[in-house]
Amino acid sequence: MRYSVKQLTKLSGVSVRTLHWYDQIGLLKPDFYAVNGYRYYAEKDLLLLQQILFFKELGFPLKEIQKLLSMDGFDQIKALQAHKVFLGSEIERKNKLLETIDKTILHLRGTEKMTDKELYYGFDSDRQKEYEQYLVKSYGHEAEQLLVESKKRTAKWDKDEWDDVKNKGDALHKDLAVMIDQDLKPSSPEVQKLIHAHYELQNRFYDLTKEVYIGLTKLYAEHPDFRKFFDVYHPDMIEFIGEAMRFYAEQNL
Amino acid sequence: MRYSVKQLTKLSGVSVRTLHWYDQIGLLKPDFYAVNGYRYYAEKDLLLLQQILFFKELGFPLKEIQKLLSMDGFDQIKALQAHKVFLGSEIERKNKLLETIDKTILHLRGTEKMTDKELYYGFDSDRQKEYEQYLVKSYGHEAEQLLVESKKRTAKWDKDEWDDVKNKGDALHKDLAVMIDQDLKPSSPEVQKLIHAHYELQNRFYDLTKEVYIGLTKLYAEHPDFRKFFDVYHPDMIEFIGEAMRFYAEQNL
DNA sequence: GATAGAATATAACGTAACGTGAGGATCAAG
DNA sequence: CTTGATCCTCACGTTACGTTATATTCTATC
Repeated sequence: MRYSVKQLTKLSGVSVRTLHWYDQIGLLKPDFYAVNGYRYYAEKDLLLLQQILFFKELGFPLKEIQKLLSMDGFDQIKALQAHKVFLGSEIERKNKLLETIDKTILHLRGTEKMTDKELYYGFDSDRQKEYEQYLVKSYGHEAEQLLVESKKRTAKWDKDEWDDVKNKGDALHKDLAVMIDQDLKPSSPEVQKLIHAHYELQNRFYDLTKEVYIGLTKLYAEHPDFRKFFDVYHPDMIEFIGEAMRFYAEQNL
Repeated sequence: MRYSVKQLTKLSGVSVRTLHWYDQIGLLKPDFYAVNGYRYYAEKDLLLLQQILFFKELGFPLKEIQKLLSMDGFDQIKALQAHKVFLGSEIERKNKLLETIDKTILHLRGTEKMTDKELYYGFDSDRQKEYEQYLVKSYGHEAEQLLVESKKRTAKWDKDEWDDVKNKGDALHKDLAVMIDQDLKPSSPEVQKLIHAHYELQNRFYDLTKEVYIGLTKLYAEHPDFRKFFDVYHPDMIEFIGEAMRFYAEQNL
């Protein structure tokens, strides 16, 4: 049985150009050339081509494949093991790149909106007063008590303590944003671990009961400034953290 | 402050050719050209170059980088997220290749040595007799009893049962070889799970006590035919399986 | 001011593995 | 004999530069 170029392409899936190329570089010569110049391949050439394609699949360059095909099994094994190391390092490198991208996204989201909109949760006294009014209007007396409690506590804080809360909150929200990008669910253990930290952090402001913690999610959802704040970290952050907090409250409080 | 090409290469680590190239494709034009044609760069160009190099690090082609640099943060984030997906699929693909290589190595080791040296443990009656003589010489009466026991049992076996033992043993040794390549320790749970299967398999030949099982490792180590047999699977197999078996015996028997 | 050495320039080829035509034979079928 | 399929040989385009080759120009030293 002899195969024309076209037939071989159908059997192997490669293009005519590729066969020409392999002929040219001496990787796969046809069985013979007809008088008209046409290339004709034999059965063994088909098998050889499949070998070539296999090594190509594994990422070997054609020159390496040339050598590989003339090696015995022992040396092929050595080459394959070396290639494993190579692939391994590429995987490692790419994983690092993924991390770098995550950080960069956070950085972009952060610097973009944060600096030029200079919005920072809870540390702007004018805004603070707005929230308080909103809270009292919406939740009445209970909310007022929470605020009084919060003020009493934070009044004793120095700059370091404020910074600490701010930094921890910031790191926490950034980590949450990464998890959103990773398609983790609000109820997943990784997220819940962060929400636990969030709960502890918020506890430094008020005494958080289950109801109050769930109430916080409502405040977040209803007041546009909170949406803006959370959008800084991730467009889906506000819904995500709300769900995660409600789940946390139901399970643990 | 203005930088000549050389100065910029020192600051950024790229080659002069690269700067020429970036100039040519319009990715990074110098601040101005002097009358003699020399390129001079400004501070902002250095910063831009660093941006370019950063995206290049992440694996973006230069044309993409051109676009990226003219985008706002929002679109850059989208591009980065798309790139994450891309990197992820590459990682996945390469992991599959690693598996394929493992299988291929086993296949090569198998067909190469196994077929043309036609060595198969326990199924060649001439060799079998050699081992028996060796065992009796080395371990005396106890070994002889084991052999008698083994013969009694296997005498009742039909071809299917022999094939079953052979196939399971073969699969097991191949799996062990993969684990060696993965640098797993003989005492690791994955390996020990396989060794457990090995123990059960050997139990079909003799009643394996702790001492006998450990004794087997000595037989493996001392008789060159066993070394050859195990080498078929992996050059380090004999030491590896020996350690794993001794660990297994100490822990479980 | 001559000269050497460093820095600069442009231009062009090489790289890997083909894709994509251009332009021209050859073959089988109607 | 014409059409359409298949075949051939150039030869350029692709990516991101590395690597000469050849020619200027700047800077320092004698």
